[in-house]
Amino acid sequence: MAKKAASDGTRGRHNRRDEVLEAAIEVFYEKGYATASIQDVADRVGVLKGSLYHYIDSKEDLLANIFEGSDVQSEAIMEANAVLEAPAVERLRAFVYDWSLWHLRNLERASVYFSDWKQLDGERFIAVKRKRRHYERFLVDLLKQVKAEGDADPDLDPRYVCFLILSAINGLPSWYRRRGTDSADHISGVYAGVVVAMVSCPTR
Amino acid sequence: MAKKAASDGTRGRHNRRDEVLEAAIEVFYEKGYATASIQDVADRVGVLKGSLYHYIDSKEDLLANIFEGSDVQSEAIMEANAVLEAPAVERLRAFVYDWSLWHLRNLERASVYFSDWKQLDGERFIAVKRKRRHYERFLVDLLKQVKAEGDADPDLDPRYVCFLILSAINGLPSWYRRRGTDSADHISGVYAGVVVAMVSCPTR
Amino acid sequence: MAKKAASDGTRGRHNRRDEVLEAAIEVFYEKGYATASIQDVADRVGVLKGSLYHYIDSKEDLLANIFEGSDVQSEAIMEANAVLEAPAVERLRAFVYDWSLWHLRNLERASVYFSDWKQLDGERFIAVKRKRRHYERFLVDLLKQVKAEGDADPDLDPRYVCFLILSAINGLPSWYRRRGTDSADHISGVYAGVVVAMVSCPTR
Amino acid sequence: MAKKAASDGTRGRHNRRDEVLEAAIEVFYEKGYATASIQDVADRVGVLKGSLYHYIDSKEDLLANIFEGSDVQSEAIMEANAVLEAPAVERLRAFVYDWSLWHLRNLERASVYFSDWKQLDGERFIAVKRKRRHYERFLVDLLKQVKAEGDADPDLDPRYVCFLILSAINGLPSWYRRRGTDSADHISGVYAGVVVAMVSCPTR
DNA sequence: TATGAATGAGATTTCATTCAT
DNA sequence: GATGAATGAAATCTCATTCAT
Repeated sequence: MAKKAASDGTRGRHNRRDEVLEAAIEVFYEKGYATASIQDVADRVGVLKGSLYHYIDSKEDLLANIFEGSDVQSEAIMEANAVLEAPAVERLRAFVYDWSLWHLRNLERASVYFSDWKQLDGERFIAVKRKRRHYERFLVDLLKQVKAEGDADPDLDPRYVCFLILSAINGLPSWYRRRGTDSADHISGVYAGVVVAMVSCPTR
Repeated sequence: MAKKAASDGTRGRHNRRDEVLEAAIEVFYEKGYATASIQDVADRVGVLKGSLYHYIDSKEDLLANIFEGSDVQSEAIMEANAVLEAPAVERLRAFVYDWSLWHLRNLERASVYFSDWKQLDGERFIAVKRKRRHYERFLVDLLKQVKAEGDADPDLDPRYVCFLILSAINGLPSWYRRRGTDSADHISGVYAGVVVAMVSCPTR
Repeated sequence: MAKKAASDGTRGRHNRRDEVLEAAIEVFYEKGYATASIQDVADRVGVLKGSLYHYIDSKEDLLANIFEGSDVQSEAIMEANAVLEAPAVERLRAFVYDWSLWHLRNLERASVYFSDWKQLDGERFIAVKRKRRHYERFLVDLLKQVKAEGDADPDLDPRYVCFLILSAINGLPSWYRRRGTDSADHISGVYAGVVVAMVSCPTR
Repeated sequence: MAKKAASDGTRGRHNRRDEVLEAAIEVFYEKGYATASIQDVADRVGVLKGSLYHYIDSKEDLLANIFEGSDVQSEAIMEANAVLEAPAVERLRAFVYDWSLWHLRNLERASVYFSDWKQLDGERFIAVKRKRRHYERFLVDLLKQVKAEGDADPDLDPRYVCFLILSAINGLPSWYRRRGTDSADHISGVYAGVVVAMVSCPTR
């Protein structure tokens, strides 16, 4: 009894299952889901590969669990943004900033989220696509509001600009190095500023 | 030896080896390089697995050949841009347009180019990274020229904006559908316009 | 906390070890010994896999224990038959009746006894074959006595008829359904009657 | 070309696929389907286990193929019997003889057919049960005809006697040894004679 | 060129069993 | 007694690659 009493309340203390998920994120980031083996994940955790199956049902289930965690986090970012009381253009800036920051702070997770979703099977594959459309609609709506409030170029195409922004942010993990000179905050700020400039200036 | 002597001379005429490359691009696009099997490629070509090895040396060699083809094409785009006699801002517009158009017209090829480069082995892996830095420098230089010519926000960070632009374009194949309402030309034009607006307006 | 200590002393009351054996019989009946897992048995009992090993030494030991129980019961049937004071033909009838009834009343146990004996290891495998020969000899002797007492066809081949009878009874669990219209007693009576008819009539 | 020309017309010449099936029958007979491994089968054939998958889709597919072969053969026996022009009692004798003989001549195949059908998956599992009911109906009908023609005890229960006969024959492979003193024909004759005696004599 | 059988290495997964708590 | 994490061996299956024909 009192099995996990010791680990509770301990700051940053992971349980084993989370350790497995984190290890998998790293491994999948480095090799790609399809190339990475369960053996690789087990090696990283420091157990035999058979032992992993106490925590996961299958390799794909592992991937799905990672996605679920990412979904929760990204959903939170959108929800926090939605309740902001500010002009749409400032909410857009905040969204780009927060979304960029999440990608930079969760480099590996974000990269997997973006790269390996094709590997999910039918059911979950569709769920991810639905999620993705959800993000798009959120951002398209935001852009429309910016236009409605007169802070954007009237000719702005919200749909294509939405894709441009999301893709630009999705690409962050592909070039950002943690040891670089500028902080994640700084880069997020640059991205947010540039995006706001982009939507507000008339297309030339 | 003299493998393709007979079929040459006809421009645009595919020989079997090109057929294999095209089939591989499609298959890798659909499943990802790691997940796709040589069997899948053979099925698409309509030959037996073993027969593929008359045209390729190995699965990875196949991927490398695809990359080489992509490199030639993208190199050509950069070179064509470099010889343009026009203000930097117009060369930027042209580059974004051409580069976007190539991604849209070569959906599968571009997607593989962007997604599966991690799967190349040491030697070629490094070559791709070098190539990538080459693109970056090209675009960073172009952005600096735009600044120097006074057509860009003086505070513009060429490096981060470069990454933003390249990522946005790399992301095109992930959402573009050939059967959509707008043509590839149109979308490329929107991207080019938006990017020019972005760099020329002061960051707010 | 002394879980079922209080319940002992009540005749027919199962202790935990018997529960495990009964659960195993059911599970092995449903899936076959080789296919069934220790996990399946644990699930049926309602404990965790590891806990089973308080009651058994190994999976095969579990199977062996089941066989031992079956042996005791079948031995008892033969012994009860052997002490009957009656003409051989009536002892034959009684044996077929009792043996059939046991198979019908102990459907799962009998089925396992008949199906999974190949899975026992060397030592016990041999023991089961010895046991089996023991039954055969018992029945062959009985048939010989029936012949000697003039109640069977003089041309009857006791060995082959013995096999026929035993196989027919062994097969009972493969088609009998507890919810059928006729009772186990009735079916046993039919079998006994038919067998007596078979041995007593001249082969045509 | 002429790839299999040499093997055609050669009496008893197996192709590799049949070799695999035969090897599997032996191995499954010896160890049981669930206990036997693909490795065991490959060893018997003399190839690596991976090579087996040129001929089969899966282990279960292998079992299913074996069953299909058995179905074809047993169906043929029933059909041959159905067209006999003879009193029902003689057709019964012939059926028991032929069916017994098949079990004795195809010891391992018949044993697998009888023992491992539970291991088939849903679809095929049901198909086998249907087949089995088909046999039962065939034999029950035959017994009814014998009764109708006055050659059987009027009190005979066709259903239970059918089960008794089928079970007895199914059990043949469990005790018959090829090297025994009596031939398969002889034993089949004994079984046929005994069964005819059984049905024709009044139950005592 | 084309075939397809064969290889051999490696992938995912299962599972009986042990053991510290 | 009970737990459940961990083990380690083995099982099924896949697949890039080779090669004789």
